[in-house]
Amino acid sequence: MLRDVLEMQRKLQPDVLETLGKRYRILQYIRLMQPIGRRTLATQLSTSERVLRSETDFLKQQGLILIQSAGMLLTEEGNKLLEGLEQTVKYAFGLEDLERKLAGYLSVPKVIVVSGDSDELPVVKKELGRATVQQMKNRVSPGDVIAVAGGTTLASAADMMVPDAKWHNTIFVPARGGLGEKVEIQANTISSAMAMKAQASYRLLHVPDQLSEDTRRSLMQEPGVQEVLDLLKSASLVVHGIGEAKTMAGRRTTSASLRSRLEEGSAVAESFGYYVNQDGKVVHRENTVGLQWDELRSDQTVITVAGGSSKAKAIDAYMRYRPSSILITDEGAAKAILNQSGAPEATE
Amino acid sequence: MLRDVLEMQRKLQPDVLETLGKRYRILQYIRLMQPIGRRTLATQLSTSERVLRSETDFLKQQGLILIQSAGMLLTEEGNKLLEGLEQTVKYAFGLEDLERKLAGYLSVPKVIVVSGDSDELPVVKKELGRATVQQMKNRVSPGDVIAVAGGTTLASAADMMVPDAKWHNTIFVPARGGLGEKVEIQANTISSAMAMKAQASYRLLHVPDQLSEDTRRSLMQEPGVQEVLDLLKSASLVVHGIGEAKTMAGRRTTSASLRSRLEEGSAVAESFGYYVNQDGKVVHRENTVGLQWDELRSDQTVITVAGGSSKAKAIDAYMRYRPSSILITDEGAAKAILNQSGAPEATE
DNA sequence: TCTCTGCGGGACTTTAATCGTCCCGGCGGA
DNA sequence: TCCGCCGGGACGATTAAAGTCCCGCAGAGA
Repeated sequence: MLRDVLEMQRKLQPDVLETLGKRYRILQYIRLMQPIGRRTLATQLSTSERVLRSETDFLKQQGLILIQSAGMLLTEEGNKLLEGLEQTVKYAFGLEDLERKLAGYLSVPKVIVVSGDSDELPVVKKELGRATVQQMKNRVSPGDVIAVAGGTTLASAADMMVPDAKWHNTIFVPARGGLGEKVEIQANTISSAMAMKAQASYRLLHVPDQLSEDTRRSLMQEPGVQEVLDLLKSASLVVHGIGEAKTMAGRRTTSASLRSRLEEGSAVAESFGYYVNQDGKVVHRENTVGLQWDELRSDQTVITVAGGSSKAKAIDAYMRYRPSSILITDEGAAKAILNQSGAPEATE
Repeated sequence: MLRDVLEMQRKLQPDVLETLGKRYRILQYIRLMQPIGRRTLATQLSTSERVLRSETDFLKQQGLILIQSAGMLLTEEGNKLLEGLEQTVKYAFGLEDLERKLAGYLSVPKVIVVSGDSDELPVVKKELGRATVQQMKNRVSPGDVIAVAGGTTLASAADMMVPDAKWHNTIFVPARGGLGEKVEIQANTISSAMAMKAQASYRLLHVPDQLSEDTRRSLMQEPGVQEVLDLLKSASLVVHGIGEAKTMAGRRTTSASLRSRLEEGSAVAESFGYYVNQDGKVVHRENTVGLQWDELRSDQTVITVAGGSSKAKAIDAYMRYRPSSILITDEGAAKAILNQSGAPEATE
């Protein structure tokens, strides 16, 4: 109930909880160290002194703290408020907490965690999609080339795409050729769907898999294909998902020998057609054309999207050893990852 | 539970609920009139088009509305949010609703309603006090003269007074001389207490009641008294409470003949030493020196503070016939007033 | 008793966000 | 076909927030 209201409030005013938490933290610190001076507190909270000052002025006006020459201290009312708001803040910042912990554990610059578990609620996948589109918008500039991989998660991101000035003259390019999957979740389909929804342009990479090596090579020499591959290399934004190795192998037309090879190498994660084991070692690589891991440059933004507690191991295996600028995941996956990592505080 | 959280949130970020309500209203209107254009909606909501535009841009980004060339319409998510937030908003804006209705009914420019009933919870009286101080601060300028009457409500306002630059060189003056009450709630005591808490200066009006007419007249000729009376006339801010006639008569040293006179005239309210009946007619006037009603000028700000459902009739009787710039009351009184006024929608 | 440090708070400048205003091209109904 | 309303872009003005610097004061220590 409270959870729902907070969730809706987050929808209607996203940064409210942020400032709420900021002020809560200030009160917390004051309670902890009272009486404490402005400058000391500012360095403790690693904010500018001026910002903290306007905050404390506000808190004073609300009658929550007293400002004396010896420093600041909580009023009785401030104390009560701090107590009463404890659970609320704990929940409201569970996600931010997860983001911070995950970013540390996986060494990713930025982690976005949406609430829920996409394994349980399909809505959460849409939420992941929306978050993905938003992050893409944050990082893209008009005229950029955007490489998009396949998967069900990215398909929902394509659903959530909306036109925006940011997409002007951008080109959406599939990150890889066909991987023998259903057409709705192929990179070609998704990148073109995104482009159309964004009212941007797109290219297709028509390279079927399961070709003979010779045919494939000659196909790659084709001007149309070559152009797309060049575009792909110039992409400033790469968006991709992560799959569980078993699910992916099942989804694709995979030979029995490959299956056993994956099992032998205990592959857990798949992305871009690469299968990796728990230590991030590549067990197998699908034989398709497109973006290669070792071609990723540091000036490219790589957005990784994957959610659901069932994908926890896959995300962990992939993220710890492969570069990514932004990880977008959900609460279920985030908690599962942190739990299996052995960090006890991740449970609560 | 939810109520508490919202109340605390209001403490930590007062204008949150305001913008929440604004956005909620926008969604409401869109649901009602979809598809609707920006300009049409702006005039409906009587906001600037530009403001509404940034709001709708935001709502669009949050995926709550769709913006098409035909106009704006709700998404499914927006619909759900509107439903889910209904009760929350209803509560959160119960107070604002009351303020608006009261302002209309009593013809007061501004009404502040704090939540709760000071008859039931003593805390609410403090809240009234805080609100009073805040409104005073909004209207005062350094150097102003402030006239303060007596009463328990204003005593709690004095408790809540805090130093501020606004009080520089202000002078607090009691609105009336003694009225035979306990010293803690006399105007003299309260105005001086306020002044000291505000670190401002104050004057006292030492005119005991129950003097012979001759003595009183000669006392008023005294330079010290005369100076205070002159200051009183130059006051730019007048703060006073409203009492129930019966309570006040009981509290003061009142003769039996006066009591019967008040009863005959069916006096319900008392303020400034004036007793008025339900139609605002003056039944009796205490014989003390100080500010008179007919001396109030339109350039003065009159702040009236009174709360508690028991005072509903008194507030009603006073406010409908006497000038006041700001009425500060509580939920209990506000609802009681509107209920007895015969407005059926005030109940819920 | 004197100095010296850290306190709150005032004042001014700079920066960023917001809002007012004006305009354009498109789409649909008359 | 024309006209009115639609969304959306652009730019200057206004205002709020933050950066910066300084001051007087109170209390601890020499």
